[in-house]
Parts: sequence; structure tokens; C-alpha cells
Amino acid sequence: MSPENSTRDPGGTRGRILDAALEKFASKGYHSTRMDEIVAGSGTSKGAIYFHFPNKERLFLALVDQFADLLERRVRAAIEDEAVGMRKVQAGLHACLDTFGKYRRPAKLLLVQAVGLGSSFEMKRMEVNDRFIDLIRGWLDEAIEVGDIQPVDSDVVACAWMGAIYGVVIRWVYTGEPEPDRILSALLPVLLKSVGYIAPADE
Amino acid sequence: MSPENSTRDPGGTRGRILDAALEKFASKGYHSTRMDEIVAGSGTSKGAIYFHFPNKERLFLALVDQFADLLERRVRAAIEDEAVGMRKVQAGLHACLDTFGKYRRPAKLLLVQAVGLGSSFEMKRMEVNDRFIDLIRGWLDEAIEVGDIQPVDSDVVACAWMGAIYGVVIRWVYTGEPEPDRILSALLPVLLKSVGYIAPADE
DNA sequence: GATTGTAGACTGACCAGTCGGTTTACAGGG
DNA sequence: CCCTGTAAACCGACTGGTCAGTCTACAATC
Repeated sequence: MSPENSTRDPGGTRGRILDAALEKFASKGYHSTRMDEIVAGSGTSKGAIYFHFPNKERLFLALVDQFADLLERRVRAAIEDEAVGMRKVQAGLHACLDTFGKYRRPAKLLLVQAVGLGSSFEMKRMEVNDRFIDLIRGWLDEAIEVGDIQPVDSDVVACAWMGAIYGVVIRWVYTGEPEPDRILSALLPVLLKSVGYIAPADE
Repeated sequence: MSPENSTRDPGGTRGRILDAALEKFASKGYHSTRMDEIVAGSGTSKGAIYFHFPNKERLFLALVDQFADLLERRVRAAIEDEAVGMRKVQAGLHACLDTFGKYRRPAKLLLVQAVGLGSSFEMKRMEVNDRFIDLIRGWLDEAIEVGDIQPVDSDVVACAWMGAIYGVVIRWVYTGEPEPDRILSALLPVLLKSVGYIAPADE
């Protein structure tokens, strides 16, 4: 038996619950979202929710995990095609920004609504965050080794990059500005330049 | 002067409440902090708190404002001495990072605990955030005009810089690593390089 | 008839905020 | 110097609405 994603799900109830939860959590935040609102939004019932998820916290974390996994899968897939060094960095950043751009609500959930909750949430968020920071640091270290860029404090730079991406994406999430396209075309070169890399004009 | 007067002094209570609230809010977050804990931590009473502050939310926002004002004051003071262009940028960033480094708990309050709360909080946080983004954008535009750097999308870059600063400071707030000194020496050049500015070696 | 899934009324812990009361600070009058 | 009035500051037991989670009943499928 698989307690997590039970394959047998007659009415698609679990999915409808996740959809409604994402919508509510993303727009109102964790604490301001009542379980009854998710009931209403999903057209299911208290019983159904508590059948599929042990509690509110786990329901929220399921959403976070779901999107973090998607994001990581996409980024990893994107860099697989690329060779080494700064090509990887570019492809990875591109995929990351692209994915955020395509999924506004999940982005808000992960970047905004998952912050500042209790310590149990913080751990999860730190874990997700660290996964990506490690990924970026790895690219940077490789790029340094290969000689694409001069040595930098890749630890700090990786944090800064994540922060920079977050900062811009969060603004977009709230205001709709700047649009994903503009983010991509403006942010990518800035990040690359920040480590002294001048992209070869080969587009 | 004796700040810890034996009996009560009218101004002391308010300060003790703010201190205790800062400590609790910063470490446990807004929702996980009970008013009774602030009562206990401040050595005052429910009545005293609700005499000085209308409700929990306003108490929290008072702390946010307090620190945001301090931060802005320090940054503005720092750039006043500098002439124009990238000198201003450097001085401002330095003051900002320096202030975060000196006030770890308020930093956590502003950067972490004030995120993901309801919309009333978001507005405040956006407002504070925008104040600094506008500040940075102003510097950048001036630096472009003066000719210190090439034109960039200063809107996006300002967001990205704020994000980068946040990202690194947040990590430090949680883990104590990297230390403020290292942040300053690693992050400043990266940010400056990101807009194509090579600092003249004249320290 | 057992197992899995869904429904929704109900419960009880929790906690922000209240409220009547007490203490302190100080002013003016005797 | 001691009253006495009064206003600001402070105290803490209590309350009442809220909401996550429970429980019983029921339906569908094997």
C-alpha cells in the first residue's frame, strides 16, 4: 500500500484538494486560510481532506514539496544537455526563471507563504533552499575549475544569486511586473557579469 | 543613568515590552508568539501592553518600523558624505550590510518574520522594501548618468540587489555563516561587478 | 461484509483582547 | 507636611469567538 499518493482515487479528490489548497494558501497565506475554505474550494469535505492528509501542516508541505521537486527536475533536465562551465550555469538559471514564470501561484507559495511560519516549516524551506544553493555552488565551482570565470566566494555568490532571483520573482508575483521575459533578459546577464563572465554572442 | 530603575518609570515599560517582543517575534515568529510570553519576557502585564499598543499587530509593526527607520537613517547618513555615482552606491551598500550585521534579531524580524503574514503586513513590508529599492535605483540611475557604469535595467537590478542582500543576510541570520565581514568583502565586489563597475583600488 | 472513501455536524483547546480594580505621580489647598 | 482629588500607568483573572481536528454515519466497490 502506498499511503502517500494512492493510485486509486475515484473522484480525483486528492488532486482537487491540492488544487484548492494551493489557490488559497498562495493568495491568503497559511494562517489566514481556514480548512473550511479548502473544503469549499475543492468541493469535497472535511472528512476527505483528513483522509488524504494527516493535518493542515502536512497538506501545506505537500504543496511545497510538489513544486520544489518540479523545479529541481526541470533545472536538472535543462543542464543535462549542456556541456560544462558557464553553459550549465546559464541553462540552469534560464530553466529556473522560466519555471517560476510559468507557475506564479506555486512560486508565491514557496517564496513568500512558506517563510516566517514556525520552525517545522523553516526546516523544510531551508532544506529546499539549500538544495538549490548547493546546485548553484556546484556550477560555479565547476566554472571556476574549467577556467570560465575567475575564482569567487562561491558560497556567498550562490546565496546572493538565489536571493536575487527570489527578490525579482517575488516582486513579479505581487505586482505582475517585471514580466518573466524582461526578468530573464535583464537578470541573466547581470548575474553572469557579477562573476565576471561575458557571454559569447552566439544566440 | 540607571535604565533599570527599581520601581516603575513610565517610559521604561514601553521599552521593556518592545525588547521582549523583538526577542520573541524574531525567534518564534509572529503567530507562534503568545502575548503572554511577551508579558512574561518583559516582566510587565497584559494591561501594560494593551495600554501602550492597541493590539498584537501594531506591536509587531512598531518593531518593523523602528528597525526600517534605523536602517534608512544609517544608509542616508552614509551616502551624504560621498560625492556622486558609484561612490554613493558603495557607501550605501556598505552601511546597509553593516547595519544588518550589527542587528541580527531586528534583521530576522524584518527579513523573515514579516514575510508571509496577512495582507496588512505585506503592505508594510512592501512599503519598506520599496523604500530601499527606490533608493538603490536612484543611485544606479545617477551612476549611469554620470557615466560610472553602462546603462542597465535599474528597476530589475535594484530588486535583484535587494534580493541578493536579503539572501545572504538571511542565511547569516539562521546559521551565523557567512560572517558579516566576509559578506561585505565578498558581496560588495560581486554586486558592483554585476553592473560592470570595476572599483578603483583606492582604499 | 469488509475495505476504502466521503460527508458534515460537533467539540474543546486555545489565546487575543477586555474590564474592573489597584497603584503611582503629582498638583493644589489647607 | 499632610491631606485629597484625579489622571495616567499598570495589573491579571476572565471571556468569547474561532477553527483544527474528531467522530459517526453512510456510500460505493471488491
